[in-house]
Amino acid sequence: MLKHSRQRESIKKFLMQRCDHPTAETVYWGIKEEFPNISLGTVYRNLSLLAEIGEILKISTGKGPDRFDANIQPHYHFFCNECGSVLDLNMDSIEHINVIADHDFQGKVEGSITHFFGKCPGCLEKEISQKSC
Amino acid sequence: MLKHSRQRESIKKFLMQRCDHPTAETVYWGIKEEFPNISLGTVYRNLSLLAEIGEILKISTGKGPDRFDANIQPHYHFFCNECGSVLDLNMDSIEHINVIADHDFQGKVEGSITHFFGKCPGCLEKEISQKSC
DNA sequence: TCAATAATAGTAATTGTTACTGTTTTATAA
DNA sequence: TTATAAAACAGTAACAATTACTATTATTGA
Repeated sequence: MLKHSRQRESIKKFLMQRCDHPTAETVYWGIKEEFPNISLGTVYRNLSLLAEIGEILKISTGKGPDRFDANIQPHYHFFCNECGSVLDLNMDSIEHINVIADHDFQGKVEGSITHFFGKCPGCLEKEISQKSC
Repeated sequence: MLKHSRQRESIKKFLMQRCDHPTAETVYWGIKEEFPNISLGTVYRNLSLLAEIGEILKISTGKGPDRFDANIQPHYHFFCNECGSVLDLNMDSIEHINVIADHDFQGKVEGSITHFFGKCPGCLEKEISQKSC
């Protein structure tokens, strides 16, 4: 049975007011203002729990720590190769790729995760302004 | 300057004769027969190096250790939710999703990685035979 | 065959995360 | 309200995967 906790509430609230998909560590330091004694373990536990019950998303990056997102509306994520930032990428669903993948597959394809990468708007801008000099 | 090494050659050869996308640890134990004194660090270093120069693929799973694949032909990967196995999934390229993603994006989408998941052929088979009892 | 240097084995350190433990909060109910 | 059971906590230790360090060995090109 899930009991309310002020720490968990604060973690969720912190995450909701950010759009940069912070890591557990970042959440930890952000929460520390309100809960100076909060433990990193508590942050990890609650982020995992919130992800498990579907209130937030856990984004595995494959390189470096996991990131978290309070926006559970269907959307995609973009990873900048230059600066490492993680951005939301809103686009129409590409779930049809699951059907394509399932077509000749002996098992059952139930879902997929797609991560996009390249240059983020900021890094692209920087590149262009450098070239023009 | 890259020098030849018998250990690296053996690692590559081991990987080429497997289709289950082994982890560094698995490669380590496989190589140990030929090189009883090989170090796990050597395996990691060479797998990373081979991936860097494009001779093999490193597959980040998001959960558990990375896996490696000597098949560098374009193909996709399927992760079984039941048994955790990683299988090749051959299908037509879905690179068009990068164009879709790029369309309304301020930066530049240069690529994407898609992982499929669900039930592998073996686990699907097991499930069906259990239901019929 | 000899030097330069890349790669090695063995080990220590690092990173990101989870598990453990005794204490504190929270929810329920007397 | 108290009492109590369970959930969550802070603090810390342990863990898994990977990388870094160091003295020695292997490879290469002159």
